[in-house]
Amino acid sequence: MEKTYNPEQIEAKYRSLWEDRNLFSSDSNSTSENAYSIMLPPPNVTGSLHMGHAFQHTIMDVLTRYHRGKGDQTLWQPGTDHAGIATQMVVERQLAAKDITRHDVGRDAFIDKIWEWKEQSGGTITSQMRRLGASVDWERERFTMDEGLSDAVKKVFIQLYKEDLIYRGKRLVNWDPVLHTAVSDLEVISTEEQGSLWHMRYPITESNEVMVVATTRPETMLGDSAVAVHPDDSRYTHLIGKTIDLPLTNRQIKIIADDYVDMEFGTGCVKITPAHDFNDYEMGQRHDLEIINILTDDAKINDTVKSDYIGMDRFEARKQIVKDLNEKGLLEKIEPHKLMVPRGDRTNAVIEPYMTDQWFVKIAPLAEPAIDAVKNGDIRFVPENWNKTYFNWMDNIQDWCISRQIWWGHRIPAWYDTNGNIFVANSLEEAQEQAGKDVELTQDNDVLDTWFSSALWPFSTLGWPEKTPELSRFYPTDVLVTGFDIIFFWVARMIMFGLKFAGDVPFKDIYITGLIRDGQGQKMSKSKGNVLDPIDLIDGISLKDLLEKRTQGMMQPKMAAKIKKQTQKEFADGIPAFGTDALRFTFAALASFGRDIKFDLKRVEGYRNFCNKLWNASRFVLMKLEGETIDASAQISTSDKWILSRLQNTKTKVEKHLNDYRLDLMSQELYEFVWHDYCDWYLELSKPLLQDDKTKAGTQATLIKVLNEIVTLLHPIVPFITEEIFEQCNAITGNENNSLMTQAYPEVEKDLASNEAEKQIKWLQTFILGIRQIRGEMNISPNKPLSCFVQNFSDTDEQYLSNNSSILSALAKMEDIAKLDNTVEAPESATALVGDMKIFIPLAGLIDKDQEIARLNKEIEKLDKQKIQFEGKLNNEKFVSGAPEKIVNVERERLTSTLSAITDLTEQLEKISKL
RNA sequence: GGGCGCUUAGCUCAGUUGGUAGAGCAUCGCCCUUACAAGGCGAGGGUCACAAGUUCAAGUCUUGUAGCGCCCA
Repeated sequence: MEKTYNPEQIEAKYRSLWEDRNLFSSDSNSTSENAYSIMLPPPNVTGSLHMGHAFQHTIMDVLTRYHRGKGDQTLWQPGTDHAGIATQMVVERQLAAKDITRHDVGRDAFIDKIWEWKEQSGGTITSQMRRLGASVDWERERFTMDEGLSDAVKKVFIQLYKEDLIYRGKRLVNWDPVLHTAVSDLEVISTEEQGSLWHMRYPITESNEVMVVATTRPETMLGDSAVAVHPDDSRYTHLIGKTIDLPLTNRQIKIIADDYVDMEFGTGCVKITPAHDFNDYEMGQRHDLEIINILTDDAKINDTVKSDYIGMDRFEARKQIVKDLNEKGLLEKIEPHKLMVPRGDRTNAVIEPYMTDQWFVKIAPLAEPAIDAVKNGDIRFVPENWNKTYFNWMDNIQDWCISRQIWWGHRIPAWYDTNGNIFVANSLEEAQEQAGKDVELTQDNDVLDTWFSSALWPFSTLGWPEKTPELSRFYPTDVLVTGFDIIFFWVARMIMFGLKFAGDVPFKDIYITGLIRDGQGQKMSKSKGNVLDPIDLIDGISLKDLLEKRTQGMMQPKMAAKIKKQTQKEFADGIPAFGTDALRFTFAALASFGRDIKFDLKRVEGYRNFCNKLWNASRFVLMKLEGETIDASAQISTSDKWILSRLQNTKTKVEKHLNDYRLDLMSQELYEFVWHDYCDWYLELSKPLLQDDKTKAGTQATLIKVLNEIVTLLHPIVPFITEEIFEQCNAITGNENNSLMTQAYPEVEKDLASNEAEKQIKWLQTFILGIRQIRGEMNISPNKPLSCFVQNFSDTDEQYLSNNSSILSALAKMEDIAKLDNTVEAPESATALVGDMKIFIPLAGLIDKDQEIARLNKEIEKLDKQKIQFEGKLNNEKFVSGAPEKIVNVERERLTSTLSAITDLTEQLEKISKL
């Protein structure tokens, strides 16, 4: 074995080997009784994996590899989605660099260009996934625009349309004026921004009175249909029913009363613009107000209303309107005002509520069974409290606008004749049949929201609507691993469509992971320049390259400077190469519930060290076994029994934690076992045992057995290093199995649990720790051999002493252990206790008397504190009578042993002090 | 305004039917002992945000308060 752990080399080797041997295939274990499947939430095909992906992929891979090891037929379904808007934007930007638009190119040619781009960039994600060791079934990789998946989309659309669950209508939608498309509520991010509240004077018709109306968007006044006040607002009661001469237009609008109006806000008068505000739209419906659209697709003022502002951009018009009002004396005041501004999550453009023809899914009938599925436990959120978020949204769910005015995506399978009649069909031919031979048809220009196809992912990837064997074998899937941010976007919609079309829930568990944040707890984002590329943690990156990566393509130079400074501070020396396994272990270790994760490089470093530890422990084992024949049936020592017993305990816990999705506890359990039980104790114990012919064979067998199980247990988390160690072990053991990936996950062997061995080794550890503590505190070199006396020993103590003399001499560097009769006075010594047995290490020039006094005092003080605690409880009549007897007895035992320790140490203290 | 969550060692976090508060990192000693200095051995460090309640017993359950965060309106 190589002297140092070199992740780069190992990873490269197995990445190709696993795939060459087709070990990720969902065909393996096909005769198994159980199937296990996970759908990868398809990432954006032209994107790249961020830390959140890497985190979730690690979790899914651990689950997948574990179930594969358990013998289940296991499918982890990979693929990507076409990310309509995002992808189209990328290609449009490429065109823009050449000063052309998609309209110059034309629809078909433009789509060809996107496919080209997809082919070129789509490999990023898959290669990143390979670097991470994701054991997805690559042969089954799917893309939402694949033929089969597109057919599924059409079929679903047509059926929903036939059932009146899809309709087309003119509605107010969120309009992105840069993209010229509707976007869903979820694609609009509202954040608080500093704006103004303009107070405008609206003159009452044929009166000297004015109403002062406050607004954050004065330009929308051109489309006002009314002014509303609260019916109980005595200031305005007399005006209700009168009209206003709407300034800058030649229109008169009504003054109406509606209790939606907040009397406290602004002046208590609200201008109502039904075509440009969702609340106003509602009110418009209630009061039958005119809907006046004043904007064009790119948010310029249109010519519906005769004004001087036609053709102006909305914000330019705003300025001009304010100016003009002011000149007419119609501007009361301008107040600074914080308001929620809706912006498109892709373009960051201010979104306009805008009247357009769109396609909608009538959601209520679909939502109901989806709510029930969670209520009745067919689907379980993990952690459970996310179901509240789910219910909250589902209970208030709105119809889903599924049409997008872009070109990249599934084109809506609807055709129109010249009279506007709609024919929804699988193809033009079918539509033509519906419409009649000679009717001229044109297809709807819009495409479907990407999430429409993503919602079918769990079954469309398995071949639905065909009744494929995969569908019956793997659907419903076992668990969905994803972030809370797409519960609404995607999770809920998959449940609705899964129930409706595949006849069952799409998954049984939904594991909602935390969000990966940066070291300061900030959300990672490109614009903040604090993103980490998982690959950079694997391969390492210099500060220079990291700076370049983080600032490249920045819109604002100011931000770039800030990002530079921050990055230089946080990663002064760049990022060292930690390797995939270390990164994966870190993700697993951080995967606890209900909490976001502040990503700390120090943790990765720690787990890299763990890999190194494992590597070196393996080296030790292999060195000790080289050229030897392993006798698996050799008699084993107490130390062997002990580590095997600990191993069973570990396996039991690992199994439990994994089934609870507690990967953090699982990895912690394994970390502790490997480092502290196996390396710190067992490997050390094995050193003297290997020297002795009586114990050598058993120790060798146990060393390799435990190591083999360790790598198998760890394999789902750290597949590369364990595979390499496994292969090296095979050379020794002659195991024919050539990949750890096909090795069965270790089962608990109950008969290997041994209380007696655990008790004896505990005794041994207490003995050794006592000696080490004295050495440590007295500054006695660990190399210096010591002699000691023992006194007040039991038969068991005697037996343990004789069993373990060679171990004690090796691990505690004890030269001689002499038994001292209770009646004999020990020489002046440092003292340690093993239960009732006393260990004396004669001072004899080695040990400083004052130091030992101080040490004993400290120890006694500690015990005294405990004594007070235990006594307090036991002196409490209510405790003794109220608490279960078992608990009371535990306290009694604790008190007894504490008291006896205090007595022993105090006695020793007095003796030493007298000298 | 409605909902959800968080507050435990200097830092990052565990703490599973309530029963002596834990880990990693950092810190301080001592060790280059042939598996590992990416290491070994030892040590120090916490009125579990605050207050009240339930209980023999509260980090854990209930209520309230404060601070922080997220989601929805």
